[in-house]
Amino acid sequence: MMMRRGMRQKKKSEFLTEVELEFMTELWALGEGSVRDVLAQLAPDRNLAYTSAATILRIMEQKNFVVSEKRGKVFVYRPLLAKDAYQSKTLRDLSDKLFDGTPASMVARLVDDQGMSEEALTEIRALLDRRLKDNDN
Amino acid sequence: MMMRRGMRQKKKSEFLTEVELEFMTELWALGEGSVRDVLAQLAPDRNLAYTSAATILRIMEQKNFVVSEKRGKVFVYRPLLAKDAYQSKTLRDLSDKLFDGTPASMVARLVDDQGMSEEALTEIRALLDRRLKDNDN
DNA sequence: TTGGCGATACGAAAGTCTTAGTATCTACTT
DNA sequence: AAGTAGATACTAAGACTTTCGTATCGCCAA
Repeated sequence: MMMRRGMRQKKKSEFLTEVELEFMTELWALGEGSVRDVLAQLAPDRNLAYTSAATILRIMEQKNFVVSEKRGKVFVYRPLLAKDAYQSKTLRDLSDKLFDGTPASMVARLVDDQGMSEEALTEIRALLDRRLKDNDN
Repeated sequence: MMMRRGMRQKKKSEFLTEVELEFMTELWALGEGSVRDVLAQLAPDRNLAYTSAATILRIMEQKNFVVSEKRGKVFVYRPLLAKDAYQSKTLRDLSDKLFDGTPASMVARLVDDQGMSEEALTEIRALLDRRLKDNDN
């Protein structure tokens, strides 16, 4: 990449890669799990070697996305990154990069073509009302 | 990547990379533009070589994200991918991968997230109201 | 006609990601 | 104590991304 001038700092990769998100999703669902636990949770046609899964989790630990703890004879991995927090971060990023930094336009696009049920829409409006009321206090 | 069994098909990369999105954003804003046009549109501290920008646009054309047309002595690039469509596609993908396929939870997270202005919230509620009214008809 | 300039094409270097093979380690069984 | 099975560490190959340098092409002016 050359990086001759500027020398951007270490890139602190804040976002999960494709496979990392796949694994983290299982960990979020499980709460915690060993390599085998996570592997067993993946789609049956995923066909990923055990060593590949182990490598992925090890790398995720290096990146501080998870921690491991030796329990019995295996390592058990636990998310350090909360799903809520990651969802928020991702939405903020997407809003900035693709929706001109205005989250409202994101919601507009969502409610326009995502086929949301009337119940969902109503529920969300209730959320908004509650939120707006809180802000008044 | 090895790809020994299965030989997955060509991967038809449907999503823009980081830099491609950066460029596409400028093209969406401009409507169309030459390499120099796009380059001029980038942040002043971006410091990207002209040849780099040209390469990026050429690759984007290979991927069918843009088309070029020789106008005078330069190529003018035009988006093939509409911003609206890409926004929708991206939201659908994100919903599937990080929000359990329920777009409503996405909006919920957005609304819960601190740092949304009251104006934005109000605007979103207006959007929902309009949408709910339409559904009634 | 030729020199030079701007534009495009090509290719390479360095980084990251995904995947898996091989080596090592540990502990239990015999 | 040695062997084996399962788990983890290490290494590497191949793809893709980002960036830029060099080569080439076309054209206009001197």
